Amino acid sequence: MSSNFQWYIKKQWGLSEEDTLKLQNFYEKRSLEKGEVLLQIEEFSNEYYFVESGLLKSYSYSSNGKEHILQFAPENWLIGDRGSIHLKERSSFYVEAIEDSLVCIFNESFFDELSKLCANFRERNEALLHKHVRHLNHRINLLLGASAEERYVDFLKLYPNLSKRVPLRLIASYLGITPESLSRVRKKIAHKEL
Amino acid sequence: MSSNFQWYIKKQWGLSEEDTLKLQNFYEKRSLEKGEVLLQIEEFSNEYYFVESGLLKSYSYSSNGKEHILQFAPENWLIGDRGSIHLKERSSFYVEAIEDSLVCIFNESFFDELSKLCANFRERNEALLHKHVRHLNHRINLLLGASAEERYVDFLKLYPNLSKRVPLRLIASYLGITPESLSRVRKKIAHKEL
DNA sequence: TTCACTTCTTACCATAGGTCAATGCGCATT
DNA sequence: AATGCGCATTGACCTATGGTAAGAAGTGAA
Repeated sequence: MSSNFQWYIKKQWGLSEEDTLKLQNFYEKRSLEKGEVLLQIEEFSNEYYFVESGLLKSYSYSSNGKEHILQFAPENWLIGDRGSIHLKERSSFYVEAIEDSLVCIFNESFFDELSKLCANFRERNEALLHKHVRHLNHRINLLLGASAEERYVDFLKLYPNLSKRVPLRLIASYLGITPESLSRVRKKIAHKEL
Repeated sequence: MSSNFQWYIKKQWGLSEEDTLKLQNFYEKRSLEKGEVLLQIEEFSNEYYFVESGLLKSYSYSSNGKEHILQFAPENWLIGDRGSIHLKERSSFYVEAIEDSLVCIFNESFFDELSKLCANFRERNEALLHKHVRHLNHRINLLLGASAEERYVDFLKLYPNLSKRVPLRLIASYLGITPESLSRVRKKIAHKEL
């Protein structure tokens, strides 16, 4: 019974089948109902979440009370507030299940163990962080200059399966526009494609 | 003759006076004229720039040809494309001097040396990255929901000395609005403060 | 089936910010 | 002093997106 998580560990960290199994004691699985909150903002967290199945979101609120989605995490995505986990700071966002989900939960001890098994752990880990920074810069660039439509198209590329799966208002909150606007954008795109 | 850079090394990395001096062979100083480009986009770079004096910007262009400023780097700031330096990828932005500047240039060998001298180098380095990620998330949140005025106020907090020093159009490009809009925002704020 | 609930769409108007053009203000060069 | 240039301001107008409200369509429960 090979889980997505085991497949991910092998692929992402280049571990052998054997080493992968050694890590089994360092994480636990948990099933979530839609709407369940895994991480509260301002909370001290030390947990990463790997999504086996289902869908999570990370989000926070701006001063005017609107929810802003930072990230979606469908199957095989990893989510968690690295700052909170490693710097012992308060979390800067919420993590919540959008669908009934199954997640693998682990903390620093998992990484400690992983770093023993993975020769170039440090490089790979840093590479992941750098990649994330690049992605954030890309998103900033879009928010600085691209229209709602362009941002939506970019969203479709990043999350190819999510457009029908996620309620429209959540996508709108990821894009920084209102649900009504997104509805209009979709209509416009649909016309173009005919 | 203690430079800003030496002060930064001591403070940021907790080195002794002696160790700080050992690093002197691992970076070089360079003076720049306003408008000089230190890093081209799509270029393979392996250099970090510490700003001794003057002011740099990092920026890129969106599909419609508009310049978007990712970051300003005044005195005592560090700038460079970590992704390009450590992952051997092409740079995702430009770095250019806005004023005549003096920078300290160094590459991975500096970090190698530093990691020998600084006991908890890895933790400190990761902490910096995490802090940067937090900052980017914060900026994304603002771009998702805050008005031009709110974003400008946030800019003033982040870069307290820059509002008079930087041409207005560059600030506008950092905020993702037109120079005309920023001019109006400023006017509005000025009225409020009377 | 009916009711309640949520999500999406549509229509109408409001507003923030963009675009364009004219003007004006330094500031450098001659 | 005079010219020219880049930049900032201002005003008139335009457009994308927001706000509000109503209705349509899906979904689940009783």
